[in-house]
Amino acid sequence: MSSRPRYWLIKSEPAVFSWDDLWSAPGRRTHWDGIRNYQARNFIRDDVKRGDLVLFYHSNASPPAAVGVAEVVREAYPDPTQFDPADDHHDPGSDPADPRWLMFDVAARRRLPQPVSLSALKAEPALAAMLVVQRGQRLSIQPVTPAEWEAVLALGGLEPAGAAPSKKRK
DNA sequence: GCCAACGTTGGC
DNA sequence: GCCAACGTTGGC
Repeated sequence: MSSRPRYWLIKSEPAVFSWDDLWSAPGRRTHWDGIRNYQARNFIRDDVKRGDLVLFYHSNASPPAAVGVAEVVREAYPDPTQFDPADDHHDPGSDPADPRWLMFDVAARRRLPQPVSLSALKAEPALAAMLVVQRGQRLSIQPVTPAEWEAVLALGGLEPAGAAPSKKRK
């Protein structure tokens, strides 16, 4: 039993689907589909729950950066692209009666007033163990600890919900 | 564009 | 079950 909400980081290539794309989508909402990695699938299947909060991270970007906060608004359900032969993510080995790949829905909540670049994440001692800063870490959805969550939001200029406003300014 | 790191595939 | 080959990810 773990406390809620949990925190996550999801990666998206802005050339494919950016924070602005999410922000301008109906309901500021999207299906987070196309995941074809078992470890990521298992997180989605077992651990991602409605109300969990998500850092939206731009990978393959200049610079790569955490850019916004989103919320899980629908839990795991089958990703239809696996059954579409015309789709890049088609998986002919997946059984429609027991779909191999899942997706979930997220909705944008807050843009980070200041995007937190990967180099800024790496420069923050409190984030030394954060998965996204580890070399060779390719998981497209990663768990984030509450302490990491607060540190990233602080770097991004957002106060964590419920926290007293900070007076520190630079 | 380069290439290191990683996950998957498939021959054996 | 091993492991080399291959495709992908993603920082730089």
